[in-house]
Amino acid sequence: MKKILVTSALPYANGSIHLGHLVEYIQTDIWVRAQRMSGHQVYYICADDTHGTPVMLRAEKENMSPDQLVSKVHAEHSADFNDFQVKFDNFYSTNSNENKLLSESIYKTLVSNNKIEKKEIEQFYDDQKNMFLPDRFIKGTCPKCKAEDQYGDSCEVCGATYSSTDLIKPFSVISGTEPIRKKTEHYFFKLSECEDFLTQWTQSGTLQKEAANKLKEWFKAGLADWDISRDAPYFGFEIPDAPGKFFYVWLDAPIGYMASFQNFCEKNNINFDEFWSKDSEAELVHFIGKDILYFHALFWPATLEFSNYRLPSKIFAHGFLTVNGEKMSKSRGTFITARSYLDTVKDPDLLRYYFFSKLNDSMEDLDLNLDDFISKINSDLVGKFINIPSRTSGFIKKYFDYNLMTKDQFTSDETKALLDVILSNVDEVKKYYHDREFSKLNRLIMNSIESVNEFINNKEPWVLAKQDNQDQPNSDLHEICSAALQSFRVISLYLSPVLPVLTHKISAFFDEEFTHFDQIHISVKKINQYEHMLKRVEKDFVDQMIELNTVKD
RNA sequence: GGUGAUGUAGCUCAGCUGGUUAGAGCGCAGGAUUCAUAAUCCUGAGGUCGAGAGUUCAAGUCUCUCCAUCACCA
Repeated sequence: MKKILVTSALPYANGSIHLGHLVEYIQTDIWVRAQRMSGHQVYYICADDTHGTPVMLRAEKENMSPDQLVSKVHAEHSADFNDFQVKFDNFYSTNSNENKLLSESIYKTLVSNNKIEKKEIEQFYDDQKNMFLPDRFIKGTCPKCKAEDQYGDSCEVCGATYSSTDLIKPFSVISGTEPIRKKTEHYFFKLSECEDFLTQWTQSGTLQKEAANKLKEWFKAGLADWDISRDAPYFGFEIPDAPGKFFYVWLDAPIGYMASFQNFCEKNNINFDEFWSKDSEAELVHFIGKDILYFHALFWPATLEFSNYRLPSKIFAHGFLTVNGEKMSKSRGTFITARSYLDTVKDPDLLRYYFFSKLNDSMEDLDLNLDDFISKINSDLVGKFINIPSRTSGFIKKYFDYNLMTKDQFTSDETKALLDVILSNVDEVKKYYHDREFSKLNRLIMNSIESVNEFINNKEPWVLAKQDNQDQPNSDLHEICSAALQSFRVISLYLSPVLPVLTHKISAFFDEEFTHFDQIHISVKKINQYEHMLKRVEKDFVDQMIELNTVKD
């Protein structure tokens, strides 16, 4: 039994959860459930990422304090995750006392290890608002193509990148006034000194190959020191012994993983150090989007290494979600919020299954094709999978009073073979789950499902039912329908990490609970009355969902 | 602009270190069947593997050029 601490990236407390976020949470949740079903002890930890300028300004705009905004968003996020069956052991906040103390203590250790230095830099400053401006809060005319209203770091029209100081006619997004240049003292993490350590660590197998390659580019360019401070006003933690200076949000965000876990440990009497001390034997696994690879594969391990904590065991980066082959877009209605899906399509298992059927261990983007979604669900889950009990349980009820034959009672070689093949897949199933090769696993499982339907077609139980003596226990009819249902049960166990809602109903149909893959080795003796467990997806619901998300320009 | 990826049937995707007539699911056409939520099963049509050149006895699989799409640039 392994001990594993798993995290998903912290959602920013500035907006709603959308389907792009859910690719990650669903992938992680499936992985966590599968590891538990394989017998490992797993803690799944997350938190809202609360600090930074965007949250501060958004709160101001909504006439509330940052704390109020943060708790409002936290409630929304919690409900979204819960309704998608993403079950964290702890969903906390980076704006917590635990996080403050940990951030301060890590910072102090970095200082004592001589990894922090002060430098004076020059930044844009909004004179009216009395604050320094991050790049994305400065707009102006592109120095290259002269397109107006472009951000301070790159031009969306011609694609040029430049420094905000190159902008023609720069203005502050907040006040609209022209920013002035002002000197300020900032704190830097000396990342350039960590190059040897990081070069080695990033090529050590913790990362996917593609991710490691991607990082080589950055090493080639040379690592620059990392600015970890921001000037007041800033929503965040004040740096010890540095009045008016705050930790940059990306310093305390990953520490939020630790803080959330610490909070969980205190509530549940778990040993925090067993998971975070330098000599920890537990695994630490981070699921992230490829956009934040830089932070998790460079800053974060460097921070941990030089503040005397353990390092991540694995970092799993995934790609982005596209919808109908294109980037998600508010005007096309494909910036789909989690809530709008729950309000229209409703069943979380369907999206979970769709993502499952397409996910793998690469950083490639994943496309949600809505027509494909509808046909995949209706064909795979309704037409083939749930059709198995639907087409066989009637015979068991009518002729055998809900009693099933168990595996050791089967007499036909064909019947035994049907179930044996499916049972023999268990190691492959576990391996595919572990390796995050979900689409390959999906194909394996669908093959099993098709083999059961094929078996039923060939055996024609509806023909047998009209013959004499087939209503006797252990008849061919009894054996065929029992084999189909025993097979269905095993397949359901395999799918239970993906389809928690549906397989919960299925386990109740068999009068049990699915908690461990080892349960495949027993046969059940009875079923309950079969009721429809899954509805087809109607295109209307998907259309409504798009309508809900369509923002008119 | 720099760097990295991707481009395989109408759609979504498999194709490991190069090796027999390029695969799956959906969709489509035809057939079988009626137990089942118009579900299931069988058969079939559909691809000069982005374009061009090269290496090789042999390339979707290696090399180069070009085109298109996407991401990242702290």
